[in-house]
Amino acid sequence: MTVTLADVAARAQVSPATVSRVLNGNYPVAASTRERVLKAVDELDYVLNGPASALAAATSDLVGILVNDIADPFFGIMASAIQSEIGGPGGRAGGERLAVVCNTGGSPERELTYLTLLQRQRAAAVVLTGGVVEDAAHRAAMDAKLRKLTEAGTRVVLCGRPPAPGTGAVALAFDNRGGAQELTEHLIGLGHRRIGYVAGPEGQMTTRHRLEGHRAGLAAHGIAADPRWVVHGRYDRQAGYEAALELLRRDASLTAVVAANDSVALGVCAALRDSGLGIPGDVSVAGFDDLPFSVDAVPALTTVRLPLAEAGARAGRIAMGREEAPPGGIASVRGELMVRGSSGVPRG
Amino acid sequence: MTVTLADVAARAQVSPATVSRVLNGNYPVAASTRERVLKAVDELDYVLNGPASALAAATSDLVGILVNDIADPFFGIMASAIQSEIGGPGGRAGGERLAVVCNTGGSPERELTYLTLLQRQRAAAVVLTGGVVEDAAHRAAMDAKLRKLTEAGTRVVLCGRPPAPGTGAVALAFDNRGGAQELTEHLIGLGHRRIGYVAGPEGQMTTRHRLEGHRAGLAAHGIAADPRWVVHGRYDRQAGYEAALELLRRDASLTAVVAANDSVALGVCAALRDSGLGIPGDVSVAGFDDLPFSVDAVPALTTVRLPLAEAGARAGRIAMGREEAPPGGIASVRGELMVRGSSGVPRG
DNA sequence: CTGTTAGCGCGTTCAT
DNA sequence: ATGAACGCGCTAACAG
Repeated sequence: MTVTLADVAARAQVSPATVSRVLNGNYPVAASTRERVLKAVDELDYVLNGPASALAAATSDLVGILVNDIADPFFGIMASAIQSEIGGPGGRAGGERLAVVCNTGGSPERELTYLTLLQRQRAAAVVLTGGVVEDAAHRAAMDAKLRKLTEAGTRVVLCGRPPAPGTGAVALAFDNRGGAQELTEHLIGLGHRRIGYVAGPEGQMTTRHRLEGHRAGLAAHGIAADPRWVVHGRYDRQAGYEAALELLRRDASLTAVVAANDSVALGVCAALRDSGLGIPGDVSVAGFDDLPFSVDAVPALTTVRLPLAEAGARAGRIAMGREEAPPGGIASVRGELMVRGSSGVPRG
Repeated sequence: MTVTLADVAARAQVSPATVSRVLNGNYPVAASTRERVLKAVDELDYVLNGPASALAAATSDLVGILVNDIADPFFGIMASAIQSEIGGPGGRAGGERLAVVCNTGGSPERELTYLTLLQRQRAAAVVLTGGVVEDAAHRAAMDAKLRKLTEAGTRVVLCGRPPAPGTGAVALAFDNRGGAQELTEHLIGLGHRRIGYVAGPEGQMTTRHRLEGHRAGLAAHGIAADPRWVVHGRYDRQAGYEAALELLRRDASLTAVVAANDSVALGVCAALRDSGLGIPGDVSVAGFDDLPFSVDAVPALTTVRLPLAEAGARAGRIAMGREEAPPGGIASVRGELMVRGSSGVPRG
């Protein structure tokens, strides 16, 4: 039915072994026979059987990329960058590697499931992005799985994700805390003293780090953190909208609102507008991440730019073994404060 | 080294075949032995070897999803929906299917490469999204590849992509032409007569269909299409910005600008604002797709909503054989006109 | 319901 | 530089 390596061998008048060698290009083969084989491959329209190849070689050309939400540009940009370093020549048989993006939906269970699936496929490497849930059981399970993967020879890279010590995984972690602190200090520098904060979901490390950075910023300037000024919600626009209304209800004297990320910030802006408040005239707003749409918001959003594409590309290269891992297997990736129109001096 | 099915069989005191049956759950197995096997699997921490399984069964649990640009929410939303129907129980061994998203970057060559890779892996199904290049050679090559895939038993679904007759692929095509016409007629209904159009890249079918719809709208109301009113560019914000400036330069009397998609429309809005023009006071603007950010633009964007998530989910189900293909293997998916703040009556 | 027997298609020793 | 033979780990008949 389907044409196999043996068919090609027969057509090229060589042994199957020789065809294999030509295809993998690892062994010396006479130029003349190589051409004959390639010609036969072409004529027969032969395509290598991946599973058989992977079975015999005990490894595959698959590289997994795990993301929380593929519909979110935050992850899309990273995935795209990772993948751009993984695709292209360099795979085993026939050249290309297959970068596969897996959408976990932020569920720890699905994350584990995907890792198992990748493990099954004998993936060459796995890059995990996104935050991590602060649940001891899940972390332990994840770490065990990661360790098993690295032990089996799969390269594991954490991109924009906290390190997993003892697993053999390389980590490129975002400095969420530092970025958040810098952002809050920027607002304080403008004169703000009553600053609301729309945090992400509780129980996530990213949420906690950004909030901690915010509080550190306040503390550094001797501002007492009023618990009423913090609201938790999802990392999306809708949550930001609702949270902003709630903040206003709790304390209408706030002069600035910091959001956990840019999408949330957009929701905050919408809520403020709908409440008849000007930005930044009445209330300043700031986000985090600097996604492409943030510069297009009206007014443009003050935020912390995370080098998503750069970090992704680096993670991809490390996963491919084309770049050395950072010392200790851990690197911190800093964000950059982007001051734009949505932040200004406080009213009054 | 690694634990195999045989190890599990030995531990559970059954034959390898029985273990396989338990894992695949396709054959009747006594409850008691099933439990014994499951226990052994757990104790040994066994993970199925995907390649070996795929080799023996001549098919794998891989499902490929091809997208033009994973960083673009347009594709992210579709991919997410497709994947949500593919993941979950229902795969062969052990339950889950592995949905893999492949980023083609809009390059026909990469598209073909990925299809070959997927073919190698004996993918169970492939869903292709995005537009198609109007190049005869590439289309022929694509069609040949698609035919080979379907002939090999891989289910192929085109989601938001024109049909590929004779390939056996099921197509869910967006009605770009109809949506574009409706949008333009909406503007005409408001009183606009001088309407600029920022088209996508030439040589793409999506670009052509949307432009044709726009022209059909003009024609339906007896408006002569001035060639100066159309500018081509990429499907991104930057291109929209530049194109809007160019349109204004060519004819400052335009009262409305229709963009090829929402990202382009955002660029158009930015250019108009930077030129001191009000929206819709001076110039009305409209987009296409209705991506999540469009409702957040200021003013909110009038556009044509494409049911990305719905179409993706349906494509996913068809790919899984959980929903019947439409009659003739082709369905047209209509968009819905969303009238919002960016379109109004013409000035003067 | 379960065990036995053959391959699936390829990579990789060993020879030559 | 090339060929022959074996086995990777699993599934799918076929028995019983």
